[in-house]
Amino acid sequence: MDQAQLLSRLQLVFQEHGYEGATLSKLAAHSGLGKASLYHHFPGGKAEIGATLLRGAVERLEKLAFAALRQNANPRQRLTEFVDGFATYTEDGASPCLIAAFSQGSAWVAHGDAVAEQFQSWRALLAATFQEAGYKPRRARREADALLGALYGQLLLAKLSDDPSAFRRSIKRLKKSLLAG
Amino acid sequence: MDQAQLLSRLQLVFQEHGYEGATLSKLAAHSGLGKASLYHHFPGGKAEIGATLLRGAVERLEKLAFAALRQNANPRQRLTEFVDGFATYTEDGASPCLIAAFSQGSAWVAHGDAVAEQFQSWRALLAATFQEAGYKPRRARREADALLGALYGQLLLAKLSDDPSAFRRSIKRLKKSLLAG
DNA sequence: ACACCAGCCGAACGTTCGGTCCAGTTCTGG
DNA sequence: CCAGAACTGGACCGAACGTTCGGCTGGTGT
Repeated sequence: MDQAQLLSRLQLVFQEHGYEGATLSKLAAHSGLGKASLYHHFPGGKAEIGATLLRGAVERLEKLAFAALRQNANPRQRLTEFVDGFATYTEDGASPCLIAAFSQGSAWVAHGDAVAEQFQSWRALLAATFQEAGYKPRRARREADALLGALYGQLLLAKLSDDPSAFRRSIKRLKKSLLAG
Repeated sequence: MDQAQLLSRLQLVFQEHGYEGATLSKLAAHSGLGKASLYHHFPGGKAEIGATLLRGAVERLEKLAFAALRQNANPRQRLTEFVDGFATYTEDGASPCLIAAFSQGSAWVAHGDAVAEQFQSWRALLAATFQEAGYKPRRARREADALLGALYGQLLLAKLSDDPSAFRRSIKRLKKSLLAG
């Protein structure tokens, strides 16, 4: 099995059970490897697996969603591409965000600072794009917060109300209101 | 120590560490009781503690926020009171929602169905209020999803970006846009 | 042909888990 | 004041935790 497939199987366990709930036994069983074999790939153990997956999730979210904001298409188009990228990242709301899943307990203690810094940087990038779309700085920042919050809120709500279609609907609505301005 | 204070101390542990991360040792240490004493108050052990806290959180959210929607003031005012109630429930964004914290692992397996049902009911109530405020049924449902999602999204985002003031700002903005319609 | 090594595993390690037991101490109604 | 209920701390349990170790494979370089 190649590294990418292994990581993706491990990620499923962390997404479903959270960091503390993702035990080595579950990780081993779900990846098809023995516990000791996991230590061959990740000598640092569970902590290293978690850190690797978190890094991967941040990179994927950056590449799939936020990278669209750095293009030089017109701002409104970049924003809708960003929303689409976020939907892709979450597999249309079916796959919870690993970064959010790590916002509790020891995972947050270990990575919270770095994650917060990353989100501040993303927040600034999103606000800058809104500014290019014609909003004044204050208003642009508010719109950026509102959009990012809406995405994460709908993702969580789709899970809490067990209604995956709600996420897709919200994505459609968000894109429409972005284009309308 | 009275039951209410005990529950509130126990809740802090679950909010910070999630269900799987809230070990009996931590619960005992943080409540000042021995494990045996916890079993006196909750013969069902950790599962009963979690279930009790979850029930309490749902009741609190119902009473503090959604109850406002059942009053007979004018709809827009009820909606802003609902938003204020949600802010109170989360202590201005400082206290994560226990219901959301239980959305992973075994806690979700045990309570997910009931929680999803509760959220569907809340969602309907919120949509009905938007309808009273003059929106057509489809639009009212969309506004309801958008509002609830925005609240949960901003709550999560405040944590992910380590910026509690962001939640307060978003609450202000949400209320203003609700009154404007 | 042989040495080597990445990959994998079974079996165990010490620790901590959720949970139990029991000998007390504190509270409370009669 | 006392009996009994309510409650507590601390030792303790089997199971599961994360981790380690020695050894077994099959392929690669020489």
